[in-house]
Amino acid sequence: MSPRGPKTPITMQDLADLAGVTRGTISRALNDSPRVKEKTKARIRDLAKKHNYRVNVKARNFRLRRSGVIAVVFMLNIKSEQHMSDPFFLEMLGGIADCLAEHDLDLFLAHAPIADVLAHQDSRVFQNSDGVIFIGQGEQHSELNEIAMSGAPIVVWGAQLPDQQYCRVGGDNVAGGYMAAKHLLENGRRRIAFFGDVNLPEIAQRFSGYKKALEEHGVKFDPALQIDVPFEMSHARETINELLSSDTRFDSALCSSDVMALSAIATITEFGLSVPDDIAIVGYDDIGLASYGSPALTTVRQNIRWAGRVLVESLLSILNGQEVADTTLSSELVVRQSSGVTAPN
Amino acid sequence: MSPRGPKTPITMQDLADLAGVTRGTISRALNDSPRVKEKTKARIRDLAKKHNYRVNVKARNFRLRRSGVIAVVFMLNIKSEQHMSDPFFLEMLGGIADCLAEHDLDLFLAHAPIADVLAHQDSRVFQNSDGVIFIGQGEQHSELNEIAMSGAPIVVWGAQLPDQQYCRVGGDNVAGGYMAAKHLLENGRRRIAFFGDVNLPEIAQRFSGYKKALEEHGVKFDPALQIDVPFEMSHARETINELLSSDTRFDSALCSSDVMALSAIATITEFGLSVPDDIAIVGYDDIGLASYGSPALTTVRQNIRWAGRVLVESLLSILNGQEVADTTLSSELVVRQSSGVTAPN
DNA sequence: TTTACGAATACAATCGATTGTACATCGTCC
DNA sequence: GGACGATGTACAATCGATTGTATTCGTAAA
Repeated sequence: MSPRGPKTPITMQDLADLAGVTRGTISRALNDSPRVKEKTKARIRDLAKKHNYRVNVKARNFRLRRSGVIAVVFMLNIKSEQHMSDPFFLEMLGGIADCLAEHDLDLFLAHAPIADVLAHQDSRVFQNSDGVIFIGQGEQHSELNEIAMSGAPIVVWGAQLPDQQYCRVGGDNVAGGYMAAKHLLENGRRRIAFFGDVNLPEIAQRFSGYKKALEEHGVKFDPALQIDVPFEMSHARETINELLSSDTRFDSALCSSDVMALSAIATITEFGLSVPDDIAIVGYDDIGLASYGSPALTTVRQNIRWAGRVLVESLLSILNGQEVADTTLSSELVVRQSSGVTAPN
Repeated sequence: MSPRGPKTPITMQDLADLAGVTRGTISRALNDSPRVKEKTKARIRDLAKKHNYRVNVKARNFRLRRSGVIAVVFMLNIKSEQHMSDPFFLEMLGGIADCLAEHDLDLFLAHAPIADVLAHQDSRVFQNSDGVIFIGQGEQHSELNEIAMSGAPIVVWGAQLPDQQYCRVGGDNVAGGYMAAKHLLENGRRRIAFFGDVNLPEIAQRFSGYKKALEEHGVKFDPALQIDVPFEMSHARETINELLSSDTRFDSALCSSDVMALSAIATITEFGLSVPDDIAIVGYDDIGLASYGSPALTTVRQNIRWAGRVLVESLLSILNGQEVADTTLSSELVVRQSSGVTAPN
């Protein structure tokens, strides 16, 4: 009803006319350039506020040849719907989004198939953004190397790999796998399954930590206990069901994510076994559901939100032309009571 | 190593020079204008492909005075971290993102406090986007009305409310609440708690459906059974714990989301009661965890991904200058076996 | 009073595309 | 052979800001 909402927003030229100066001076004043007298600046700022002036972001970005957007690409080897439903993703995204907002940057969520993204670097992902954050390396280590060497500003969440040409941020996967396995071993477990796809670099490192713990405790590793359990819930349940129905016996399992751990608990329970009495489960990530779920989950905590911040800050440094070192964030084991591991029956 | 990655991408003028025509012709040719001869178009297209030309999106958007971005704002009355962790959010976001991608639009995720977003419509959210999708109405119905009347293109996921001036898409909350309550009643439950904040429009409608079912079954509504359980997990558990420790007795509960239902199950189980024997739980939304969790959750399904698509399509129609009607998506009750409601002990 | 100099501002090119209008070319008809 | 439509291109303004360079102004020194 009320005649609010001017359809055509006020432009910098309008403001210049109002102030009796030129666009250039307005621009400098609003950007706090030393070339404009303080008094003039103040006058212009007031006028801008009074007329509710906002710079046209599209015009500015065009002029500055930037987009003000950072793209985030998720790189698991499964379809995008499936990652998206993992709370790990969300928490990481939250950390990234918060940090980007503080720097006045927008977030572009890429949901195209990974292959497409990497195939032509001229895709929307690169065209539309000032930089790209990759979550996970998938099996695309060499492609990421190529992209980085082509000069595109990127950072990658993942494992430290040989010949790595890009800036990486990641958790301490070897230590994580080690801690988790050690915890189970110290509670008397001996047949510890490892649930996860060791073709993924991060998982492979956890796997090596797991084997190291076994070795230290004089437990021989049984290859039958390493199972390529997919991240996605329904597929995970199928795979675990098959395992339960097979000849392979195990008294505990180290899962590659909390969601996988929750699937495992559900599957095992439905199978008629008890968690943790018959089979103890340890997760990875420490997502919110892990602590509030039933039973609460023992898991390896990665500070995911903080990781998101580190990714952003690293990328911004790169955009600033600085050399940026890799970062490895430490992990810790979170032992929760109600799924506390007890000696097997 | 290899000399890949031209630092300065080819511009339309370059292409024009190469083709021996002017920018204008190139532009028209690539946009398939009838004003350019087919043969010329083909030649230009080939040349563009050969030189790997891409239009500069920033320049085009600037010229067309659009951003190519749709903003999504979440509107619950709790801090953003907390919504973000609800899988309901993610699935909706997934649907929206997929649909936007099909229309070659980007997604901007607003995570600023709601009050800020609404207070000055000149915020980033409105400045940077061609349209805004609000998820939930919170208690801001009138603010949303104002925004819509100011001419800003918006769509809102939520309940149908009186005097509504904006385009709305939502589930059938009255029917949802009704179905859920009826299900419990038909399974012999009589003391059915309602967990949710009835100040939120959607919840209020479910609540009215719930009361309608009670009435039809001749069960008197006890106000003590309506509890303002927050959406966020840890707070939900506190609230439910208090209820369990109080004098109020109940044999079942209708929750406002699946996450809340999962919290309830965990809390009740830890309290020493059995779900569903002592207390039956019904959720809302049918998120992925609901079906794969343990125990599987009986819940009211909203087709969230599809809802996301409808929101986007509606917004695009509005941007196209069309009048768009409200949409109410039907809900259905999903009864799952392992939490199947049985007669109380 | 003139000169010189520094501070403050005006001027104008520029970013890369879109699009209305003007011009050129060609075949056709009288 | 010249006028006349069509058709296909070229020309140039435009979107809204940033920024290097030129210009003006005021003031202090000569």
